[in-house]
Amino acid sequence: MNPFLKVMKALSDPSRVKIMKMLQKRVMCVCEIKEALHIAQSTASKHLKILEAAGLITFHKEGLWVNYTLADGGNSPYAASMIGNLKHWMEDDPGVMELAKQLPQIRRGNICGS
Amino acid sequence: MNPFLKVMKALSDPSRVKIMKMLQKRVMCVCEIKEALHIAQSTASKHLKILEAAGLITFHKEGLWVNYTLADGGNSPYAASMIGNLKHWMEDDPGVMELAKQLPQIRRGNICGS
DNA sequence: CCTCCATATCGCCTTTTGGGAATATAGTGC
DNA sequence: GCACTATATTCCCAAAAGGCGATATGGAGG
Repeated sequence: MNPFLKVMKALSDPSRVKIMKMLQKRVMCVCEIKEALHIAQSTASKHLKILEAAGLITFHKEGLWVNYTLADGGNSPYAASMIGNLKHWMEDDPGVMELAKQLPQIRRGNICGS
Repeated sequence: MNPFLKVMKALSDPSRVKIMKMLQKRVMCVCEIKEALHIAQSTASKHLKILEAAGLITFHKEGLWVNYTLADGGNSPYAASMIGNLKHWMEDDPGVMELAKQLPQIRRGNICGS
């Protein structure tokens, strides 16, 4: 698919936008994201794959965990631009604000067996 | 729906992106768009409505014709930003390039009864 | 090698989306 | 009012997308 369309499609789902907004604040693993969004683990994994395919996020494996972070956008100018814009966009969205508030309580140690 | 999501969804369809790229070049009516994209008139009308609801385009009635143009983005910062970005994005897309080439031949006088 | 755990993938279901034909609407001219 | 025309809306279908449970994968530790 067209790189631009990939980025647009990736960002046209509320859960995925929320993931982007959370990753602006900090690195997260799959189980933390699933917990924050109240979605199944398979669903979270699927969303992350779509964002990654669009060049919006990257991951780094750390033992069993997979840490997801915002991408630097080096591979896609479209992704780079949107990553930058999203930094200041959607800050006043109720869902995003609520998530930002809960984010500190969500830690992998409390969710996965660790 | 969220204004940001509305813009992203509007731009995550190839036909709608092509419409945006054509409107960068000139004003177009529904029948010209339908002709350029080889889609049904109802389909063209539907796409235009989605772009308009996202704040990406506006229209101005001129008798029976409805002239669609790019919006100025004054009503949505998300739309404004994407309208600006799209000016230089997708210029190298094969489908978009092909359309740009055919655009001069597509005129309402040749399509509708006029 | 076996178990355990975090994540990825698969299969299935439901909802949404894009497409077209047919019909409704609205402006124009007689 | 009537005929004609450009566009909008409605209805229906096929494909795509999002969601979940179940299963597969792969690294860690015994």
